[in-house]
Amino acid sequence: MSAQQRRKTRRDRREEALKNAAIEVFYEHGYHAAKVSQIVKRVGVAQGTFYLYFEGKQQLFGELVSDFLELVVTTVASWEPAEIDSRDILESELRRVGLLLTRVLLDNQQMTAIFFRESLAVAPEFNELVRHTYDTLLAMLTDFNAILHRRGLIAEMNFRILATMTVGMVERVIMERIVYDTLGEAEPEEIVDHLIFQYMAGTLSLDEESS
Amino acid sequence: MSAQQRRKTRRDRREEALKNAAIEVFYEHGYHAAKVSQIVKRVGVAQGTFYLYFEGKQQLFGELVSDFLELVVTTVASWEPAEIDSRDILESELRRVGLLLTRVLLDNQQMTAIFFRESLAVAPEFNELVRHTYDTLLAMLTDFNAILHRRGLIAEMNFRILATMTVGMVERVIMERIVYDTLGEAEPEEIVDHLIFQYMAGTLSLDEESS
Amino acid sequence: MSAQQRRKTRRDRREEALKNAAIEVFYEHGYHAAKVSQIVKRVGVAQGTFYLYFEGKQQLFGELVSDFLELVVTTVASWEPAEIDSRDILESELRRVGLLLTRVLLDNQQMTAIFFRESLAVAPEFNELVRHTYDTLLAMLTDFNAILHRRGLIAEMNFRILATMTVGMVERVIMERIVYDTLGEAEPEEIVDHLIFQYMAGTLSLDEESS
Amino acid sequence: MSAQQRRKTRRDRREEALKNAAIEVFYEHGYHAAKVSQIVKRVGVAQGTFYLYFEGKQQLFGELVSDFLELVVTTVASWEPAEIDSRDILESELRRVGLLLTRVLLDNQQMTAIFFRESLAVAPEFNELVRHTYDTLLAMLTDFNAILHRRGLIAEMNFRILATMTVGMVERVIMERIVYDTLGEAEPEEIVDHLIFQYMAGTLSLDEESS
DNA sequence: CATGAATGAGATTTCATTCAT
DNA sequence: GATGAATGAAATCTCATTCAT
Repeated sequence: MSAQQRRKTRRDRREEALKNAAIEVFYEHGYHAAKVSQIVKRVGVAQGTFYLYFEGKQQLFGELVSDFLELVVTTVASWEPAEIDSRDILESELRRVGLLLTRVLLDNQQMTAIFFRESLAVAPEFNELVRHTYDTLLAMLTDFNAILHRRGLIAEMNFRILATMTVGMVERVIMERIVYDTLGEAEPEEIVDHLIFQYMAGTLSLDEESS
Repeated sequence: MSAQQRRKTRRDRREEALKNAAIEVFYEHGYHAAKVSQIVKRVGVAQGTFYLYFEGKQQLFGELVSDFLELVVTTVASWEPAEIDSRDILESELRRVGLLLTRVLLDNQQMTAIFFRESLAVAPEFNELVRHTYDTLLAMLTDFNAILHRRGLIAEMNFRILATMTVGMVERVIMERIVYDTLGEAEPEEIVDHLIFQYMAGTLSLDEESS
Repeated sequence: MSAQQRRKTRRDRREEALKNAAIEVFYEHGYHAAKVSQIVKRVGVAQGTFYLYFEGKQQLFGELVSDFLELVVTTVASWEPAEIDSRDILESELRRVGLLLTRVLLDNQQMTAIFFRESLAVAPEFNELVRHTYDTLLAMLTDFNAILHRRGLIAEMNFRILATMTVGMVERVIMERIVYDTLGEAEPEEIVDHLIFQYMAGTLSLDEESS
Repeated sequence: MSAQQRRKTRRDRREEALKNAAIEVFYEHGYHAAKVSQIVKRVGVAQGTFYLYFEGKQQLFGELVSDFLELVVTTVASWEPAEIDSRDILESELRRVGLLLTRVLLDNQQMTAIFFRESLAVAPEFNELVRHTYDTLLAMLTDFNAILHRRGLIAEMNFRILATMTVGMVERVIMERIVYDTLGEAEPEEIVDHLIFQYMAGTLSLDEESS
């Protein structure tokens, strides 16, 4: 029986229930206005039970953010750069990862909102966690861009700035689409298309362009 | 005597001092950990005095965010679209506004950081203020893109998504450069160049391209 | 099979183990900071098991104090006043009991410390237990002094005050020697000698003195 | 206007009122059962006011114990050893200090009770404070005894043990008389007489005796 | 007998805000 | 206008004890 197949223990299920309730409460009221009493009431357990599973409200928040970041990083890191040897393949790989990420975030809409609204405002230690993840992500993308350049797929430029811009585009589009629903009419496919087009056009080398 | 020339009254000066102290304290500790007592101590006035100038800690925060947003919107809105009738002029106008915005934000580094970290996490009413500003800004940029398209300067696409992506690129680049200093080596000019290049390339119409 | 010879049952052994663990934990952390969880962890049994042996933390504490007091009273009460008909015999009997008590307390150093530090601070009902024992002890010593006086061995005085002073001397000397180790260099024998000398001198009748 | 004459400020008076109320509540319920809410209710101030004057319940307790110890040490240290050059003067000086201490403790009966019952059971840091005071007191008395011996007033012996025994006698007599009222009928004078007689007899040198 | 997850009462403490001076 | 002592609401968290398994 593999770890993934193993039936969840009672403990696991209760912890998960508390986390899900916490996400709802944090989403509805914001971290600071959220009360532990609201969380436990939703699950139907006593106040003290909460502290059997988490050290406190803040530690739970950290765990949620950490889970979320891991999910995002895992998703983004799922591409396969080895195979990419043409701009067409690059584009289709970007589309695959983009749609995957979109689906994951849509499945975790409330947590996505919590992350963008509050992850930097709860406690300094979580800022570091978030910063660390951004650093990792940006470094990964920077490297990726450099590799693509060496393969002659994208133009010469400051790859770190390119990575930063890319992350920014994606983030804001996600926020507007998933968190605030101000792009309500747009299908994920259309959004991903625009992101990819922007990225592809912005990285077109003149050589390629002239060909 | 014009409003600008009018000597600041003692009241004005004290309010400004309190706001500046508040920015420092919010920057250093975050909104929730910041204490009114810390703010007044820096200015050297009594606790009660604070409430002669502001309705409370939250209202002051709202005022700071509001001031900041006004500053940003004013800066971004300072372009002159009337004159833009070629991609060259578009580019130079974008460069002008980009550098202006960069300077403004560098001059208000702490407030920029506070805004990105906390503006959505303090209270629901401020979320609305921020949302409203984003909506205004995005609508403005969307319109701008539509105008440019009508003038044949940029390609056909979903201009709202384009505006959203643009805002995202700018935001994240600002955060990394100004708030977190992870692009420390890059000059503002280089950053603005990359932003403009990305935007220009991503909006190139095929017609234009072939011309 | 006598009670003493009877092999200890598993139940007896476990109860004893819990008591010993409790003494350690109370000694190290003090009654209020001591947690039942720490006690059961040392013995390696579950939290609930504790309540099969004791009614609760406080009752256990009471039992420990009670055991301790019984031990002390039994020891002190082991003299044989019937035989004492000269100050020499009195002195040697005091020496015997003094050394016996010293040995007993040295064997129960932690419990002695717990008793002096905390027995009056846990709950009113234990104060009564402790008071009762002091009353019994003081009454016993008062009677003893009265008997000795009637036998012409000690001078006329307030025998209750004499008993009280004697108990005080012994207590403080025990605390400093056994609990706080501030008389570290002094051998039990030397200490007992000083106590006896003080008592004997303080009870010398003038008649005896002149003889 | 000297410091002692200076009228108490409002702040001083309120702090004192809180301390007095705290002594009553600690006396009646014991430290752990005492609630801050009970203390403030007696003084008629809000819960928060308490924390303007003390860091918390524990720190207040420490301050009370500290005040008490200072009072006792100051009283005991008020003798004048310089003048003592005969056993008669020694005796009268001991009587003076003994009666003074008795009066001081009778004036602070509740605090005396709190001290003996609880000072070692609240927190480790207070144990150290108490120990330190005992060490100081015992060292002082040990020196005192050594001086008296050098002046030929008391016999050769272990002066530290003598000091320890003396402290013990006094303590237990105080407890029984002032805290528990088990010597109720005895006048302070009678008690002090017995203490002094015990001390004087126990320190009689043989030379003196024979003279 | 043994287990250990769950309970839940309630005290401490903080700090924005008020208001009498 | 300025002061700063006083207010007081309310949330977190602990841990002895219980009881279903």
